[in-house]
Amino acid sequence: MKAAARQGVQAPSLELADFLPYRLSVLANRVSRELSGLYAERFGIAIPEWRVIAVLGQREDVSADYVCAQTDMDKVTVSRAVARLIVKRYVRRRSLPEDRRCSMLNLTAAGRRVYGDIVPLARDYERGLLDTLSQPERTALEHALAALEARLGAGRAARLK
Amino acid sequence: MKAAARQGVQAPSLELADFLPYRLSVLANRVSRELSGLYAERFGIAIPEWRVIAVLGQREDVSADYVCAQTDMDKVTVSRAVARLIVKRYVRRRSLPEDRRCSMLNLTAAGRRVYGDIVPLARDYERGLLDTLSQPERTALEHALAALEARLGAGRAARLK
DNA sequence: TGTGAATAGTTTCAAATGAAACTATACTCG
DNA sequence: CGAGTATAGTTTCATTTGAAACTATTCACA
Repeated sequence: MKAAARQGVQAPSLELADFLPYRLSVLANRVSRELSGLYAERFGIAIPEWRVIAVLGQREDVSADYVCAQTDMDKVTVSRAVARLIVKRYVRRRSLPEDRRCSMLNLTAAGRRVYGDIVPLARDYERGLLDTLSQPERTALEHALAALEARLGAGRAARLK
Repeated sequence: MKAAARQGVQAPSLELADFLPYRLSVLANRVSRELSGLYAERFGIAIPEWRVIAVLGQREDVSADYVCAQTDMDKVTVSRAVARLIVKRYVRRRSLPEDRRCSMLNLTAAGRRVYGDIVPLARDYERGLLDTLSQPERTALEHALAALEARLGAGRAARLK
């Protein structure tokens, strides 16, 4: 407030190309599109579906809710992605006898195969991105992302253990 | 390739929370949502509309096409955002006599007022984000973003001058 | 125990999206 | 010139999205 007053009213102006929220958005969208291009048609899997698979590939017997927390997708999106994956026989659902509101989700053998196929593609793609950065740049990016995630309540800290 | 072979086949596994494309996506979505929360209801402006206003605030007499290039939105999105802004009387369109396919877009006085109101909010929000970073971290983030933008053909370089 | 709040997940519905087709205009060069 | 191509922008249509309402179940505690 004081600082703003001291330096006077500045002409309101904003260079979009330098504006962090905007840059993040453009970058993230391009990355997502490029990445999904690697698996979407080949495996008939959309982004939310891939995310569900990614979670189920890491851990067995998880709830839809856990998937939400891990992926930052809302529960409607997850519900629908899971439904599609069940139709495609990549995911199986068992409902939990001791709490019949929850279900336990798991990859089927076919789902696990898809996971196994996509993971290397995803890793390679990520490596390609990171290869454009020097090692100190990578570390710096890592720090900056972590700080922003913390500030936003995103990232691992905010999610269930 | 050789490196991969040398280190052998690794168990396919991917920690989503460490995966750059995913982190970028979550971060960018949160940032966009937070930011739009600052102006959306207050000014009745959605994200694409704000982006159009941001471009028109920087430069006068631009085409819809220029807005596309600047914002990385597709032309359908821009066309619709412009149409809504015209209804709201924030933007005026003149079609260019020497090329009647193009039109020149400009903010109205009301539009300029909205721009003037939102820019400080946006700046403050960005400052709040950047304040979570040390100065070297900021610089590093800047470099890393620029490198990734270059790699993806995003960013200023890829856009019209 | 029963009643109200919480939780897991689904459905509904209206709005946003984007690919593809379309309209209108301008350019190219045989 | 005039046929074909390119460009600016809009419309159509099928899909995706997410907020809000809903269903079903469990929990809290009077």
